[in-house]
Amino acid sequence: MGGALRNDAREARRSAILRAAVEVFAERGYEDARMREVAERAGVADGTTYLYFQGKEALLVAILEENAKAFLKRARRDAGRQKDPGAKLRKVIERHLVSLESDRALAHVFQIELRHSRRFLRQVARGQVAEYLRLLQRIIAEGTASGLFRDDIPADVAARAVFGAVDELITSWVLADRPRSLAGQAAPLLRLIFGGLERRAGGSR
Amino acid sequence: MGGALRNDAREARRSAILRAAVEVFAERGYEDARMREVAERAGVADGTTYLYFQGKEALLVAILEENAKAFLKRARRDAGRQKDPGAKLRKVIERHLVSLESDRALAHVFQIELRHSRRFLRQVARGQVAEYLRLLQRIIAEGTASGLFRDDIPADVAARAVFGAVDELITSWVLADRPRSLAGQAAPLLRLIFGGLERRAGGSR
Amino acid sequence: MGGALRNDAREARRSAILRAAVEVFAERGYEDARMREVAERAGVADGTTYLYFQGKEALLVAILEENAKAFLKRARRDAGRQKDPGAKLRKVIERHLVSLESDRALAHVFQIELRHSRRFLRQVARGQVAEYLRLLQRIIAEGTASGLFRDDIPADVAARAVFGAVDELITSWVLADRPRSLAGQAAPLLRLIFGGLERRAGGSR
Amino acid sequence: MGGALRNDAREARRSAILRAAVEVFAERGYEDARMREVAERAGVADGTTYLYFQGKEALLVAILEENAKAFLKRARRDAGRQKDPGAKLRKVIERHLVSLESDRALAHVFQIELRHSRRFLRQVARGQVAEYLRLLQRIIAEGTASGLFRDDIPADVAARAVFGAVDELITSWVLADRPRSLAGQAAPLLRLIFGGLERRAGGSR
DNA sequence: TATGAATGAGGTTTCATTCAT
DNA sequence: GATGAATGAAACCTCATTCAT
Repeated sequence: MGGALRNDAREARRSAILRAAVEVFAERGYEDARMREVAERAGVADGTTYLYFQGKEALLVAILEENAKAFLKRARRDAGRQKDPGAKLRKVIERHLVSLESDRALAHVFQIELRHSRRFLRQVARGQVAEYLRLLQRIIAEGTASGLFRDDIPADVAARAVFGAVDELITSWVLADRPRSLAGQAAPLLRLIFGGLERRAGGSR
Repeated sequence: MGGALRNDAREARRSAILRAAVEVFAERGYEDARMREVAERAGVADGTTYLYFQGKEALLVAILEENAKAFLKRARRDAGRQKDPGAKLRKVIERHLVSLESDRALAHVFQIELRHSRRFLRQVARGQVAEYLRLLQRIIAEGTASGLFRDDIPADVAARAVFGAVDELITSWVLADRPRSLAGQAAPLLRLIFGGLERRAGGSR
Repeated sequence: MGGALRNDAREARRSAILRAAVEVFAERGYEDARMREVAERAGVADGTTYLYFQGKEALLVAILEENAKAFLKRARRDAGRQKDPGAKLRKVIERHLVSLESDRALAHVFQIELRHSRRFLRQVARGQVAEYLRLLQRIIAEGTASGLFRDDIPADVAARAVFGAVDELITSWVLADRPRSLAGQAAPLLRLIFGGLERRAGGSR
Repeated sequence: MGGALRNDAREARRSAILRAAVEVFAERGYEDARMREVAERAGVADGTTYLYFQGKEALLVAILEENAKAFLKRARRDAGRQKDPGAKLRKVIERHLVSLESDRALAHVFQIELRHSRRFLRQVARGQVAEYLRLLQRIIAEGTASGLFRDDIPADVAARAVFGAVDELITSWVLADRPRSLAGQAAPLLRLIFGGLERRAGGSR
């Protein structure tokens, strides 16, 4: 029947609401965002939002889940296409920077609104971050095992440090009035990270 | 004379309110924190809080300002006592880790509650962070100038990456159910950072 | 011909909705009853309910009207079959008790949900009650005229008192966790009512 | 200190809110009553209501509890002053009628709004009714024991029937456009009730 | 005729802040 | 200066009802 069409329409509407939420959350901040404005911008009635999402916080969760999952998928695929752990790490970090640079409103939400409360951070956001950290950690451990990376830095510490470095660059970019290209900062950032991780040529202290 | 005593009492009361705020913000989160609970815990009436601070957000600002300033002062003094830019950087990072590890409630507030909204982040919190970033950047630039650090990583990028790495370790520690000692993670973190910053012995790309 | 069949189907559907409403109103209470649940339980779509009834309150009205009318019809027929006003009154009261005891969900709705608001009570419910009160009053007046009942109690007061007594027994039964048979309480109730109404053998004060 | 005065002011304000609630509930019905109107009529701000009562339903509970308790107290005292069970019963019923006739808005709330939902009825209202029923039952049992009342009507059935009769007269009065004096209906009602309860002079079935 | 997705009005309650005492 | 009772703005969400298909 018209099921497929209906589903298309349904999916389109869902996307419209989600996109509207990203924009309103980015513009006003989560707390100051009004569900009415999300609905208006999505072109639906107030109540319609609640046919697609449980409530305001569920919108935030959905923004996180769907984008984080898509990112992780792409990052894993990128990494999977490389043999060398170094290349894998490079690709993942570049993907991270590029993904968020391509959608500033979404980056806003990811870097700031998704961290608005401890409860939310612990229950929701960190679940996706943990997943990402595990990916980084696995790649780094692989690099250490292959002799590429030094072995005196535990992979979990390294993974968090790498994530933190990338994350902070993105947050700066999000908060800046006149942001400098993120991709443009990838090269020095990668030099720093790889310099820190790679084994010294002549051996180090 | 009575003025001095009065001032002492006043100062003590102010401190009690501020400390109560740190604890309540850490326990409940900024949004869920109730001014009444802050007042109760400080042992004053609801209205008294407003004789010492403009309002709820002013408490958050005061927590930030006073602790950040004290930290920056100590960090600058620490750095000033060292000649070597490497030693300076090391001291500052260690001070950063130790300062927050010694007060978990305060660390909660610094890592999470102070970032609850874009407006607050831009108007307030980043002011102190910017100051800190400038300190890091100066030390790194000094290291580069002295030939200790490589010159193909702009000091501002390096400073943000270093800050992000440290910051993320602290956030993980704050959010962990069973946190591992922060100080214990300092050594590998410093190896990573210094590895990334220092010029290669034999020279590399 | 097909019309008759169609009408049968239509009538069946109408009944299903009405019955579903009785059950849902009894289980959840009128205010907490959801039209969706009524529709679900009747096996129709949300909107279909509105093809058979004007709305939620119209369902309540229909439950009242149809059952009250059927009850009144039976009560009048019962009474009509008796010559003696005493026997008439007895039959009507027994019919009242038995009718509601045979359908607890309906009794719930009659004793409680139909009285949920003054507006409803005045505009709707009392219309049927008034009818019933008139029947009681007529029988009692007849009893008084025939010398069976005492003449110092106005028939309208007596009718309301009798109705109230029966009504309260039913309400107690509806609200009780472990209700005792209503029919079983008919005998003492009737003794009380007839004792109150009947002329004293030797004349009283 | 000013504690007594403060308490007086507090009590006055509490009463004002409660009285406003009685009136608004009576005029609009519980569901259609707006807390704003209650506050306005009490001459306080919206939020003040919540300093004195937990919420809207708590107002209804308070109206019930306070008035029912006062009534029960008076009814028990009235009964206690009489020796004869018949006189006791008469006093209690008269008190019941008079109490509500003296405050029509309160009677509205008692006869209608307090019965608006099964949940409320079971959890709250019936608690007070049960108490009242027990009082009636005790008096009737006493009358039976003393040989005044017939022994073939269980006291609990009699108590409910009596309550129901009185209750229905009051409800009719509350709903009537041009109500006839309740006190004026007391005499025939009492004749009916006592006729029903009292032992027959010459003995009957 | 039946469907069920969409509509949108509407109100209780919380809590930061004020201010009379 | 300290108190704490009073203030009142403000928004999420539900659900009866509608109407395009």
